[in-house]
Amino acid sequence: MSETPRAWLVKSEPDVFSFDDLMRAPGRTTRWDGVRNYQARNFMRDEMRVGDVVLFYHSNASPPGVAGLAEVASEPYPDPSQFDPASAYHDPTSDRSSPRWWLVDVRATAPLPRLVTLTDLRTDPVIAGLDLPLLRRANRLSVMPMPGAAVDRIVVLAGA
DNA sequence: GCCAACGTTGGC
DNA sequence: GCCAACGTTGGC
Repeated sequence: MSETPRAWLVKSEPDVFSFDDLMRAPGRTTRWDGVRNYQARNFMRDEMRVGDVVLFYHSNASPPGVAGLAEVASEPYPDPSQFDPASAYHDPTSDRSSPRWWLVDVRATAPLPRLVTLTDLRTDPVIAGLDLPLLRRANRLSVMPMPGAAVDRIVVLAGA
């Protein structure tokens, strides 16, 4: 049996860090740092592996939606910002010998030909059958799993 | 800017 | 362990 590659969705506010910003980053890669939610951390620390597909979602945007495709570009490792007193993500209670917060690197693969908006997702019959965590009420998770079928469908909806 | 929903904190 | 208060998220 071959292992099905996992797929994920990560959120970013485009005013802070957009998919275009990731495309322009050195190596089109960035540390997905600053995640301070245990469930999101667990996905990164325990389940993400190099090569997993990542959908890059623009939250707090007009309109919100999936802007591009990326991939997991590193194994999980401790988020350095938790130990940096100058960082907004500094966590003085995290122990270096047992770091609390973990992350992976994320590398841009390709922009989608057009943004697949939250409305697109909510109104698509194929997506509707998939019960995406993203579409649940008041969902606030910043890193979440996505079924492969949803990734395929989003690429279709983007007109690729 | 508003506000509902949610996670975290801390007093008890 | 309970739960009220608080801060944050994120769509609108």
